[in-house]
Amino acid sequence: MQPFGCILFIETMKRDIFQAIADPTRRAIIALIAIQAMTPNAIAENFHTTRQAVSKHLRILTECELVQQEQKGREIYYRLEIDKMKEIDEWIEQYRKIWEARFDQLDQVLAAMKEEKL
Amino acid sequence: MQPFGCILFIETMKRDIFQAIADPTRRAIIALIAIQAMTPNAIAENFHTTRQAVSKHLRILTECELVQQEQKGREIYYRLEIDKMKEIDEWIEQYRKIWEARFDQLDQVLAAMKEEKL
DNA sequence: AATTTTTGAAACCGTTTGGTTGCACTTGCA
DNA sequence: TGCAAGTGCAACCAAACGGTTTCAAAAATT
Repeated sequence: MQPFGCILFIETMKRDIFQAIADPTRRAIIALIAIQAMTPNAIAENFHTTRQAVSKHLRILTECELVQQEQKGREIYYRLEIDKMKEIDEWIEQYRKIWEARFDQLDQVLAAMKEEKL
Repeated sequence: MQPFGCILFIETMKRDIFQAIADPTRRAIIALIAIQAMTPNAIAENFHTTRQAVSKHLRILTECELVQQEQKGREIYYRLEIDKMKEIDEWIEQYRKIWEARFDQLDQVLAAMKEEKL
């Protein structure tokens, strides 16, 4: 990679969303704040880790834009950027097409079997 | 964790499917064999890594049952277990419900605005 | 029977990950 | 103005990851 391009890459680098949801704790955080925006302290109360560890997870989720911050006084509320989840849905979509196609084939087979019985 | 439970856990342990799809190379492998079953050698030809590295990826994909082996002589064909992908779809489903609900709300707002204009 | 092909497993290595502790900064309140 | 609360960041650490090289085993070919 070129030196200048590399610096630019680091600056604008976004974390891979699939890597972000790979960690079970992060998926739990996502599930938590999907209901309502929460502060790091409030989130940490739900896990057996330190607040700082949660903070690091939130950083990763923010880096890939899965989560957005809202400052309210000295508290920071983190909320899920639900639209970003669509990226995962778009990826799975191509495979959904495959299993739906298979299902249709099975449907045709079953229909053919029914036909045969008549 | 208890000592005995732990051993059992290791034995029956299945790799996390989200951790499996976190790696871009593994996602590429999944995309490749979704079209048709392939041997490790054939798969490796598509990447800038050694065959052994691909073999390790296939091991991980097999461990979480995303992939199945079919021995044909001395060749082993790996094929995608498409049904396993539904697990990811089921996970994203709960969030799909949220953004679809939001979309419906927006729909109602737009309808109300239209009403107002009349 | 000897050799080639196809493959997985083991050992090793540098990097990344997820966690902790300690510290610094900002905000709200006495 | 002090002080507590809420937060992020840096340094450090063990474990996991992704890769390579080397080796062993089984099936096909000669």
